[in-house]
Amino acid sequence: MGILIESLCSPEAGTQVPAIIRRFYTDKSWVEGETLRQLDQMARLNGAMTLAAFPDLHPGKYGATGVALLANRLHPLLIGNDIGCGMSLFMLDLPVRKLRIDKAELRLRELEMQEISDAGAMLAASGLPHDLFPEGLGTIGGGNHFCELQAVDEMFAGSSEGVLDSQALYLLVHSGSRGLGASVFAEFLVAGEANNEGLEIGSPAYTRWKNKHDQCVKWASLNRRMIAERAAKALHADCTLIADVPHNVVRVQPDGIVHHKGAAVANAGDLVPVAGSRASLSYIVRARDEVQQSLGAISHGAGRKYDRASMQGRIGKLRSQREQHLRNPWGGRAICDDRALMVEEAASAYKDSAQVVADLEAHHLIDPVAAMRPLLTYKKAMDQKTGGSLKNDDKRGRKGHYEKR
DNA sequence: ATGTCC
Repeated sequence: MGILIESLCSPEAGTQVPAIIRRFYTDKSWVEGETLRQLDQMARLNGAMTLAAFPDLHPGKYGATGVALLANRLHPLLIGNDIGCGMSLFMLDLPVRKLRIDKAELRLRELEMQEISDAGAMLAASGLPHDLFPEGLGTIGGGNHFCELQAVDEMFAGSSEGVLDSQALYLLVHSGSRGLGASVFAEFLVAGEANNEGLEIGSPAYTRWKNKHDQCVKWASLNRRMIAERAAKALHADCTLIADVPHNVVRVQPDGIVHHKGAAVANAGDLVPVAGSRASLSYIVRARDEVQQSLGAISHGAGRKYDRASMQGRIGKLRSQREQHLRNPWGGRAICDDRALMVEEAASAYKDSAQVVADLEAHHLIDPVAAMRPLLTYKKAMDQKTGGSLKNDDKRGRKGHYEKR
């Protein structure tokens, strides 16, 4: 099977037996030493029982990312600030052959300026308070977040015919709960309720965090839909949801709490997007029954190879060199007016998404359904004159709106 | 990751 199960029990680790680590990657996926050290530390967290590590594994601020952890305590620190972050895939009622890339690029630039009809009603329809950070809806954010226009590059044999239309355009949206999740995390950090101890299941702090988490998950899912609707509107099209998969959440299970730390939630039979980078293919995969071995999780993307800071030295300083990073091998382009962000998010900062998918397949967790090529990747648009962000979000009276919830 | 630290 190739699944290496390693049970560590060092005498200095205290009374608790470290969690069993199940590794779902091969030696073809590069994992650096610092990440393995973090993984080992996570296995020694309070109440940690089982850990699943995936091929996109890379270091994070509060432990390795690309991991699912089953524990009998709740660890808000592992989920961090972007509670509910995930990937959603939408199909557009627009065929690839009708795409005019120049026109589409100009239109997609206006993505975050598109009107949102009634944010309050959308929130209420999602079972959320109508005034829960409505002005943040439809915003992508920074870091690895994006909204990407894609086309089917390849459909894999025997894979679920009729699920995807090979002639259609798609939107893959990667975003989360923005300032909402950040405010929840900050609140628990300040109160000393997010630390290495973790929270006891059923305790008051556990219940408070879990309720806010559930709101963030709903809000983030709605946000991805609003981003897709803004993009569709900019492109004069309509969109239909195909898959909505969070990778920064907890799931309460009979045997404990599964923490998805940058690991996509994958129930058997689910379609799951595995994102590439600006210049590599993304994949749509179908989770197999065997995902129960990996705690109902798989990779959510390629995963970083180089950290953000070190990327600044790896990309050429010339304008022509920089502009190469806004192009991809399929004639696609990236919209990213923020130079530092463009460098940090260059394709070369990421692992090979094809290898990530190959590793997941080698461990029988998934069947590949389709490879998707990137045509337009919206990251950030700025006003050419003022250098300001091109956002249509109302910032009036923003303070305290969602902080006390 | 962060209506991004003033």
